[in-house]
Amino acid sequence: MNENNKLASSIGKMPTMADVARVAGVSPMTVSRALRKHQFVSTKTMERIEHAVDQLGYVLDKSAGALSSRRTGFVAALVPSLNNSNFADTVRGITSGLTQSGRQVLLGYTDYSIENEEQLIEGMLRWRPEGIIVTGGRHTARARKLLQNAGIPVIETWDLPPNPIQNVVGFSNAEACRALVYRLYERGYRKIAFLGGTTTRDTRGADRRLGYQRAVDELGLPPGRVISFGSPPISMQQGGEAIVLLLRQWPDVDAVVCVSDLSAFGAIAECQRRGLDVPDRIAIAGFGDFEVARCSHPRITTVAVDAEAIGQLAAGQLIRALDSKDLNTPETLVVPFTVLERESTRKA
Amino acid sequence: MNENNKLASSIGKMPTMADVARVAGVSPMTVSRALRKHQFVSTKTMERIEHAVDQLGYVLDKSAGALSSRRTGFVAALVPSLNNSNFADTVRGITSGLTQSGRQVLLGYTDYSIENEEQLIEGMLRWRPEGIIVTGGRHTARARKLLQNAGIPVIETWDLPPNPIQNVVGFSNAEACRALVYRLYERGYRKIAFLGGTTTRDTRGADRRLGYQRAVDELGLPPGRVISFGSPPISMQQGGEAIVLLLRQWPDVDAVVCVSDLSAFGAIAECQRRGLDVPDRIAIAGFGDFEVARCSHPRITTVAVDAEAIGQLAAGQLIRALDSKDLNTPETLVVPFTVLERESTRKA
DNA sequence: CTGTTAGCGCATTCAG
DNA sequence: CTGAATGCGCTAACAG
Repeated sequence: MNENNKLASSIGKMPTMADVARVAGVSPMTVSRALRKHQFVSTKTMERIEHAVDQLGYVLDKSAGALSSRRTGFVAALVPSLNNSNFADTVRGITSGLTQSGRQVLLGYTDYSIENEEQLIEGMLRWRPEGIIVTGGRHTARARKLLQNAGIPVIETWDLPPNPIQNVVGFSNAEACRALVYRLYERGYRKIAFLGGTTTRDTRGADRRLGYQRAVDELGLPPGRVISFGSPPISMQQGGEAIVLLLRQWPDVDAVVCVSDLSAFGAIAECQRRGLDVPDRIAIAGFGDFEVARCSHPRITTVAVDAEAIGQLAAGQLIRALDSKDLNTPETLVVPFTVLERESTRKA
Repeated sequence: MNENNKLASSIGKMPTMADVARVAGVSPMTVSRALRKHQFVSTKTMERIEHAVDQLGYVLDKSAGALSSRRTGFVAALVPSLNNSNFADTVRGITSGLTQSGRQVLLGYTDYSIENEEQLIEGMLRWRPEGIIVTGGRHTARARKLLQNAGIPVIETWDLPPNPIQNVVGFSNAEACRALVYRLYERGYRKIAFLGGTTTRDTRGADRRLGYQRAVDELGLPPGRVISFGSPPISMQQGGEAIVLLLRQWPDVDAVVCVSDLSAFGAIAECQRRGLDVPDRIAIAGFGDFEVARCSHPRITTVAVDAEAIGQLAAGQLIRALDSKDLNTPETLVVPFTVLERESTRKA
């Protein structure tokens, strides 16, 4: 009998809990309990079950368990990209927090498109996640509706949406960038430009530009010095190309705020190639506190946000919402940002 | 009756296919067929079903479908990290190839630990993926066993394992690094050092070191100039710290091969900070063709591998294996690498 | 083109 | 501490 089972499993059909139960001489229910370690099973039967599991090479089928218990253990997480971005850190924060609570993260990246996001949300909802974490506060109308109707905790991150769906873990990109411009102003810079992408696909980038413009207005600085170059998120390479255009258009610029550290780095390297000293000829700042900003020469002035903490906080919020089963008291967590002055804007 | 359903669903229970069927006045099976678009359903009933779906806000439950059809549509993919690494590109290649075929990628990162990998493999197997893509050829004994017994296509990437489990998409990191050292030799460098991490956790890094050592032996160069610094993968920052130790220990070194572009970049920036010209005083090369290597000043000599292509090829291989249901003819795909000489090793 | 029957593999619920 | 009955929501297989 046991022989039969072992044979069957080696032929291609995976063994089931019933197979384990038969080999161990107990009921399937006891196996289920033993494997989940929730309920109590005597040490003796436990051992026999473990032995049977080893013998058969049994692996629990969560998808069946999910159907039965109506708890998939999935959490969906959507980020714009994984490449060279702070979002990879956020994902790490999310997964570390969530896997500890025994949940699986279903990861998707939108490539900075809310249309893609809508598709992904719909696709993930089919797997009945217990919660969903998205990036940003801008979504298609249908995506919003899907999220609202899903009946699960929703967390928007990396932004402070004017109209949150439920929970939020973020900060104001506009405020952060505004603070950076103010700091440059304090250091004596007066002809400050902004370098970013061409569209508002990257809503955080767009918000940063808004913050720049607000600061320039408030401070009475010459406005309109905005270079839009390339489809966001703009790369190091594009940062290098854009700074050339910028200097051609406004040769008197004394400081540039870039939409991210990557474009800032590209801009600095291009300046160095052309013999323009940074920061003596021109100061350049970025955003995000990427590693390259900490290690490059000169080190790059930037705005630091703890991307991993955003993920951890989101995970924590989600777990709490799941435990309390209370979707009625959404909370907004504002994470701090810090302007880090470094060598790339050190006035002589 | 319909009213009842709508009410029930708004109370918290999600509508099921049976609800849709009732509202549309058809059988659940017809709804199932309509929603999958596989089989034929008359335009008329199709419309009624679509209407019912909208009305109820119904979302297909794939986890139930998976159990019934015994096809989850999941593919598991494990990478060492997502942060600042080529693996994010590989993941993009994998997902783009796989989502087109209607499959979901379950992503996991091992943090360069084969023990973590084992845990992740076991965890993912519980979701009954239809295939699994792993990074590298080194696994724990139990992990190997799990993979072999899973009865699904297995693909190892980024390496050429001496003992492949099944399919492989990779290249020889040792050969690639060896080729780089040879190129430096051709350019006249004779005192060539290697800069990498302290352990063999990062097996690809360890292989690169092997390739370096082989080349040095073959060329009769002074051997043993290896700096091991920090737990792999070593960062930009660690690259900067390591180059200081290296120059202290072997001041006559004329070229350094770094285990990755990140550490190479950190090393270069540190040299610049200390007034040591790169490449005139010392040449520095990296590995991986990261964007920073293409944009920095000087641009960094490196070995390029198409990380995204690795992912796409792995996805393609997986889909083919799934379609042919033939796990008996594993294939190894060797992807090319290219040594890219750039400014950081340009001899005066 | 559509419906009926049966069951995927497990966990919940209630009994012992 | 253990077992039996029941059903999660869907789809395969067959029948109309």
